[in-house]
Amino acid sequence: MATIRDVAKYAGVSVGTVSNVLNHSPLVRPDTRERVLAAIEALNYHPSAAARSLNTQLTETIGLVRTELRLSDKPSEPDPFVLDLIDGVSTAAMGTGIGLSFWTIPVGPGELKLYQRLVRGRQVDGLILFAIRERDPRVTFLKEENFPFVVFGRCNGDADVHWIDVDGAYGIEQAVRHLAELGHTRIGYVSPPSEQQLTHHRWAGFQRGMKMAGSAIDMNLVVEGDYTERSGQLGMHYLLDQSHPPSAVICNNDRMAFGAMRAIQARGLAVGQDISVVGFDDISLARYWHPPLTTIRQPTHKIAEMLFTLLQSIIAENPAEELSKQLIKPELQIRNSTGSIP
Amino acid sequence: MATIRDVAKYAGVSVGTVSNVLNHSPLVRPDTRERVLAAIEALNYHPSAAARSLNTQLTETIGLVRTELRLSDKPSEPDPFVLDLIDGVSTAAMGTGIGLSFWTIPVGPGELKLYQRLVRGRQVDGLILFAIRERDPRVTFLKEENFPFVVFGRCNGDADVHWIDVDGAYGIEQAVRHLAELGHTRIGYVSPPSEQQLTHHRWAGFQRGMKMAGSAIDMNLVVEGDYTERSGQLGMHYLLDQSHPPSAVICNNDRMAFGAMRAIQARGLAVGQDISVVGFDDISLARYWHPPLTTIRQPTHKIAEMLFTLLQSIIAENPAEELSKQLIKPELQIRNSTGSIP
DNA sequence: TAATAAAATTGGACCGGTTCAAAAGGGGTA
DNA sequence: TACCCCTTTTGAACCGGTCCAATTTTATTA
Repeated sequence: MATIRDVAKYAGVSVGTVSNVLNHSPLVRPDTRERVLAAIEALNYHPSAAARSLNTQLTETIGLVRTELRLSDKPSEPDPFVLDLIDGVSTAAMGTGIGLSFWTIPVGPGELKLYQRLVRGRQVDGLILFAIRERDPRVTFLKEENFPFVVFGRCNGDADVHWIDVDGAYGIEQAVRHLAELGHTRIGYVSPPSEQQLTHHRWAGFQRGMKMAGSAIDMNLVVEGDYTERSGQLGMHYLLDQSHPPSAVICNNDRMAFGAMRAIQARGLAVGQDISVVGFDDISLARYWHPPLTTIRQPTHKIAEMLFTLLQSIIAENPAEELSKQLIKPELQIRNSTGSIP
Repeated sequence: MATIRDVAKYAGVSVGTVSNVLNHSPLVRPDTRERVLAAIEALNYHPSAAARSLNTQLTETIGLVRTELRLSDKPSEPDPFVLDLIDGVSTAAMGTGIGLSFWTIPVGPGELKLYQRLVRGRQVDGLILFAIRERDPRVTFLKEENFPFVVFGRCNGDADVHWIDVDGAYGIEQAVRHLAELGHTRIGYVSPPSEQQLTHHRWAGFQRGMKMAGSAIDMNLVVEGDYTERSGQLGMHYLLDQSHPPSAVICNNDRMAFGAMRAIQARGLAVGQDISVVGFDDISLARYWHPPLTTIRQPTHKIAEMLFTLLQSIIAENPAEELSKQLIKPELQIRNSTGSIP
């Protein structure tokens, strides 16, 4: 495999000059540059990423961390929303030459070990974190290390943490308003896991929405899910078993909404007629569901691109403040899983 | 940031000894090892990935390449099946310390440039390729370079290419048999893009199945799709517009099957009663569809794990031949989108 | 106790780039 | 022609590890 010294010899120049050509330094005389480029071509030379990052301290790679809850011993089903985000970041990175490292890291004691390795071993130039928890130890750690990172989800306590979030409270509020306009007053709520940071915002939105609609929250109609279809299904069955079941339910992601719809249909009830269902995320299959799901849409691609761009700017030590701490307004997509009260 | 020399000084040993401790060499006396480990702990030292890979020529990272067809100027929708595979590989890699680099590379002239950078720049130790095309230039290139890689999809021409594939012909054949048993003789077929390598195998399976069922193939009932819902929808409309429309249709992935179902339902026909639909992949949402989709299941997690393990063995220059060139039998999942002929 | 073998440790060369102070080259002017 | 200044080019030090031949320490044997 050709090295920079081979190229230098072949072109009859010094390694310094070849390096300058590689880094587009304006110091090189045009004809010299041509000669070097010809040598690079002739030897099919490509610089070693490792050697380069050894001096620059940059890897040209950013890391995405997907957490694995590991509720059971078998791996959990992948969440399409997270995968879509990853897809979006990958698309944003395409053509920039920036690589994407993708890690699945189980939550739990000792999880920081892995982040340490990534950070102190300089395996990536920066990190994007999803599924932020309340007082997330990863945020504390990365801040301490002064390592470039961005978070999808709010970190209000920390003024110097860069994050981008969707205004979940607003989204839920819109959903409640929509249901209230259809005449619903008994509205069920399938919450995200309580340790998630977004759970509180969403709940505040629910409270606000219900207050504005003039409806009372019945705590018997509130269950906590874990983002899986199964938990949505179980949660819905629980709600339907109440003495005064709800006429509508808001699920905090689409997968749980799908599960809820199954539960409803399993009892011979019609979704959108007997019981209305609202989801959250608008994953690509939501609109193809039967009936198509009314859901609060998160603009995945936009978010992914913003996260990527923001992180890039932080790595370049010139944070794009206009992107940081942005609350993106989600949009309610009204489809057929919601209807007026029978 | 502490370096290996700092650790050596702190522990009162030489760098060589520290390196030996890091690499679990048995040469180090236990008490020396303890001293070094204590120093590592005290200084919170983590070895630099770049420096290490500069000598070992290994990055401890493997690359996954997802191709982007770029039919339009806006990015195409991510395919859940591919994302599930990526998820599976990531899960397989979890805990091994191996990183995953994820690249989206557009198909087209000049695509090899990017692979060259990955390979000759030693950005990854090996590659996993999906969506193999007939005479795929990437395979040729990687073989020439003698670079470790595995392919999801057959590469029969090349004895020394390691691949793992699903027996698509068998799968399609099972689907045809299932439909034939339900009394269907006019079976439509929505093909994968023709340049894909798997297209031929699947078609052979269709021919074989139809022959065994004693039915003739009507080429008016065959359309080519591009894996998107939309192409399934358009294809189905086309089939239904024929003078003798089919009573059943096999779609070569679930997304196209979903599209086909929409087209059928849009015409007021009932899927599974008026027209039967079979998909391919069994992505996680297929069984939640309405009606639940009969589909040929690819065991994503198993495939992903095999690909990962096989690639690891190739990188270690000790190929797990028993994993290579394996044809995995897919399994028909019979649900409600297929039924006997009316 | 000396000689010898085995175990543990050392330290410098090396991986392949970047960086920058110093040297060389080129052109203009007196 | 000599001198000066600006543009290019050079090459050695450095990034932070691994590797291994040489050396030192420890254990074994005569």
